Amino acid sequence: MSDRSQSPNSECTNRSYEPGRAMYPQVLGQEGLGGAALQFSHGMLQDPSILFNKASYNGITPPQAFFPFSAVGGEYRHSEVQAADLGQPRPWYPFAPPEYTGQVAGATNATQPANLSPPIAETREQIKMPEIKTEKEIGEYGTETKVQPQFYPSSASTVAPGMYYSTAWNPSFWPGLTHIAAASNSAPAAAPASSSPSLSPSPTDTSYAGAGFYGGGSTQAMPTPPLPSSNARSSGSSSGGCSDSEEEENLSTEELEQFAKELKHKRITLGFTQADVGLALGNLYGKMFSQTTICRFEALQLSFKNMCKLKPLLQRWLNEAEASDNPQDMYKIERVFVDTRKRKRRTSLEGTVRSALESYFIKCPKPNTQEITHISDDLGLERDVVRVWFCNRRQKGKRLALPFDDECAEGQYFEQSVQVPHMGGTALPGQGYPGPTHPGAPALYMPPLHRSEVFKQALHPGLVSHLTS
DNA sequence: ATGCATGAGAC
DNA sequence: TCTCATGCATA
Repeated sequence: MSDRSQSPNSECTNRSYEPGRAMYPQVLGQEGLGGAALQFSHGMLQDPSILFNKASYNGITPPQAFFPFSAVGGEYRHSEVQAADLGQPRPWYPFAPPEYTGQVAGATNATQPANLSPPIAETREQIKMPEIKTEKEIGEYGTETKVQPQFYPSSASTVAPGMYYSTAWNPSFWPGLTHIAAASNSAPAAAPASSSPSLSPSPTDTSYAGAGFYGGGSTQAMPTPPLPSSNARSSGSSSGGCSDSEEEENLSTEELEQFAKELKHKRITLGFTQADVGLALGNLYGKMFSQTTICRFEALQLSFKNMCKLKPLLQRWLNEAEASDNPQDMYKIERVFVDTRKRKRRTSLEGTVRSALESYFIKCPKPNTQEITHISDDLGLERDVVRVWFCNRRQKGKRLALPFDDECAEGQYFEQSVQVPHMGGTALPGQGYPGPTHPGAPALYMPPLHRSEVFKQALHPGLVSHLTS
């Protein structure tokens, strides 16, 4: 292990990762932290206490040095098998996922288009079959060719079937949203099915029709008239964030923040779940979103740009929901496509492995191919799993490494050290956070009020209790 | 609510 | 190959 434990170090270090700055302070997210990462960080940080409150980590037992990766690898495999076995029992939903059936009060359960069942079931079956450990599945996964939804019109390419938006949600779409929406309530024009907020439940046809709807140049069919107050014009702040969206939606962070709260509050008041909202959006405006996205929106965990992009839609939905006599109707639409794409079964990384990854991440947030290979070897993980893990970790890092308010202690820290290491100037491109610009300005929108909390979360579950009352 | 995964687009 | 937006699956 000793020899192994060094490899990670050298690799990235050699690549000029300055320990002090070459790391993501916010790194130790809730996920990892077996403590190993911490331990590790000690070695890397000039003064770990700067990063986290030592006190906060009191409860964490520092493991010994680095990880016995090889061993970990062994464990990993083992646990994976177990995990797979355990996960196995989980029944596949012949139809729609639970969240779409269970969470919706009475509406959703309505039916699953019979005609869809076959394909879906089939797929599910296929996916389920390999109830073996992940690794094996991965193998299969890799081998098998992706299953294209059989029921998608071959023209699927141009058609954005339900969840399967082949066409990217064009950001530039926003500016034009209003005009596109012109169709308004007749909205899903393409889809006879979803006509307006008060759609008819007729699940079956609706659903399928809906499918067609989504499929069709849905985007074009976007209904809806501009919102009244909708575009809360940004009061001030910088904004400008919505790059492509234009000044049209010159939202300020405050506005977004407020809207997110409002949305959540009203949504709950109206009796909608996040999933409902996501479905309703698809139903009303042709662009469906998952519970995850709605959740992240409310939690302000999306990039500013993304927030700006979604806000108008949500705003409109909210307006309509409030105005509707029967708001419930708005989500009386099922998710037609359960997405038949074959998806690699989610890998469940063991705590130790995560910690190890965290450690590696601290040292080198952006490992190159070689390094990834090395890490994967060490941890006994598939290369791609490692790669993806880093991608996600970086993404998450951005989410957390946001500019904090001046008075925020953590913020100070960030300002000092969040500079993304060797990423240099390219570090955090893009999305631009409208607010005060910091080096490494986070890509994700994170209003003052929430940032600290998120930050806490990011530290470690255990820390929260310390930081939060 | 969030970890891991996918896919499009950018570099 | 990475980022980013997004979602499935799961804790």
